[in-house]
Amino acid sequence: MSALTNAIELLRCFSTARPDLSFADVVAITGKPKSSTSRLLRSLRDCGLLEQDPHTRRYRPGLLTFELGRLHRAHDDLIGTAERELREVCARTGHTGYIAVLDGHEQVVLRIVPGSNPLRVVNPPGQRTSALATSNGRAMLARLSDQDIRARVPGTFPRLPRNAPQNFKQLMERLSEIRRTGVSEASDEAIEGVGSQGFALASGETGELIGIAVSYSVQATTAAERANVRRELAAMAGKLRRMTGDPLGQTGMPLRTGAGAR
Amino acid sequence: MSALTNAIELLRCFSTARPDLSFADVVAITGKPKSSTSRLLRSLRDCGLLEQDPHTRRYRPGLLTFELGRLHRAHDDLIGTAERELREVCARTGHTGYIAVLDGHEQVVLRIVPGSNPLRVVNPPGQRTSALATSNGRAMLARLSDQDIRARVPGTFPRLPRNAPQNFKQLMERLSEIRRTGVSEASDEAIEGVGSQGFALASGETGELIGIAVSYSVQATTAAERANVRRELAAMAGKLRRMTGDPLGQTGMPLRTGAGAR
DNA sequence: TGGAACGGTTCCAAATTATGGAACGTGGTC
DNA sequence: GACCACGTTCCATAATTTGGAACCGTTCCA
Repeated sequence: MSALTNAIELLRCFSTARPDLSFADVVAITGKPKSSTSRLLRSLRDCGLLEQDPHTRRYRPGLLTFELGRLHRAHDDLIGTAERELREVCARTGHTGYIAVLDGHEQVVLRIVPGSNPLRVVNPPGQRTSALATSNGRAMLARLSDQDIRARVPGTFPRLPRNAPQNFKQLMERLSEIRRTGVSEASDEAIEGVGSQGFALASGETGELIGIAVSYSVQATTAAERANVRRELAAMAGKLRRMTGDPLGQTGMPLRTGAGAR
Repeated sequence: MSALTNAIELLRCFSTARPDLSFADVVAITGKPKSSTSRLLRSLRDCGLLEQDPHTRRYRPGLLTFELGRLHRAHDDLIGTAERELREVCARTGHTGYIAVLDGHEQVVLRIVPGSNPLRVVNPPGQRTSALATSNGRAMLARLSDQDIRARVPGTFPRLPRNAPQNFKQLMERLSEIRRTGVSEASDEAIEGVGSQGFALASGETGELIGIAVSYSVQATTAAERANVRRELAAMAGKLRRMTGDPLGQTGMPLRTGAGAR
């Protein structure tokens, strides 16, 4: 295990749930020896990847991560293009839009487009959640090979909220339905009372995969409104697939556009 | 030189000017042996600190930097408080506001508050510039000890635009004027045609230091308007210093508030 | 006041890891 | 077909990391 690997393991202890950690926290989380952790934390601080509060002595991500984070895919056309389209849909429907990428069996929110409807934003950019319990997460997974999916999901299936798949078999059923219908939906899963619909978009050039979703309050939304969202998403998916050269846009596999689905 | 040091040196090659780099670029910039660079780039990619475009094979900051960057000072009260005040001033004056921190002799933009006046935003968050040529950069430096400043400025004084200090002596003159008057101003320095006024704010608890500036077009602004900005900044500085326990707010060193300065 | 637990750092020999020059692909291009 | 730019792999040497144990300073509690 290289020094870099250890450093990364340490950096990965930080999350939105725990944006700052003490030395003891890190030792407890990683289980590494105190001496190694002490040295490594200092190195990371000295090089700018971490900062240390001079008063509490707690560590947090440093200036360098901020700078680099601002650079991340700043130039990326796929995400920018998708975001523009998503903004229009969100403006029309009033709902909240998300763009995320896959990382293993999890996803990370890249962009959020707040809707005009009052729905508390609980997933700011940078938020990491299970991709198994979201509409756009599953939409992304549905575009991978079964063996790739198998490799991404941990041996012991993660514990997920009630309406989400509870085991690998249920997951695969949801994914094959997405593959069949082109529609991915989640309701009352990752977040209580929130539903969403999403799809995955792949760049024809780079193969890069992103997930786009529109989310809304389940109880404040009628079936007709949800059907409207489905139409909006189908139109957006079609347009974006043409624009980005998504292979799925060319193999003639359309999103179901009628209101008949359910 | 530790493995981590090398990794950081490599990460620091990326900037807003060069958000993605090829293997050869990195070798050219760092001057390191090809073999070491090749291995290190792959390690950084494998651990998520870098991404590699599958088509062009160029490297760019990875998902992990994005996640960590979102965490950076997410909880920070000093910056949040300052930003709220700055928003009000920018709303009143129509000018563009900046919050930055010092890193060596450079500064990094943390927040930007776009004004209503049309002035192209050239310094997005994450932008790194010389702190010697900006109003808030010099305001921060002015609060450090002379020996600390000496240690931060490189041996060979950096080449700066015409109106900026051209050598260490000129810099110290500008800084002592800031210390004396409490006013920091820049005009036609880092950016052609742009002027700014700024001040530094230190947290009484943590000692953390940030620089706050308001910038405007030099030719589109009258002397009266600039005097108004000075008043606004003085009021904001006073209020923030009281709120954050800035030592400078207690030692009775006020910002000049009258319109008489110049 | 003693002392035990907590939080964190330093030390040092052993072992793993990085290093970089050279050789080796792999396309493109003249 | 030779040449060049770009990039990777190899391998003995050199350097760094590693982690148990000792250590230092606070805090908490009896």
